[in-house]
Amino acid sequence: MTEPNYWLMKSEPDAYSIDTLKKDGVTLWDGIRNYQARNFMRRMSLGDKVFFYHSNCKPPGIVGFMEVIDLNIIDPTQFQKESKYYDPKSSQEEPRWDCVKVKYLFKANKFLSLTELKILFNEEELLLVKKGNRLSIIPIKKEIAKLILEKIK
DNA sequence: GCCAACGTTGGC
DNA sequence: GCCAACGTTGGC
Repeated sequence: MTEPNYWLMKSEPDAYSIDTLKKDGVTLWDGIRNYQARNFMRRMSLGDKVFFYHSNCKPPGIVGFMEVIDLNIIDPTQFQKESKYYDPKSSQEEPRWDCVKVKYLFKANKFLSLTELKILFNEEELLLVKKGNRLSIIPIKKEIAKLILEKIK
């Protein structure tokens, strides 16, 4: 049994929140339309652990913990014309977007705000989580992941 | 391939 | 609402 990798995935709570995931139990992390974020999902392994981050809300921060339970799933929303994630450049023969399935593990006992994350994160992680690009999935170093886990348990 | 214009993310 | 930091698009 190899040690899992750790990731952080952002979602706006209005779109999909930790409480919705808790209710659903599992969910497909679809709708990712950024190549770098998609490529991070392709690097995931079964059993990898993921911090659930609420973005674009007050205050932003880590609200829960999940596990990757399925890999390389074609994102169905790219073919759905009525979906806001519809991609006309994608086809059934050559789909562009895929995703992973995640399972709810637990809701953070203590909310970990972005303000607090700034103390833990290195500059690269901070840049990725904080600002300016469409990157909603980032890798988290093991040592830092363990510190975060201690704080949200 | 360059780059200006435009769109999006997301903290503040 | 503002705006920095990206990513994407399209003319050339």
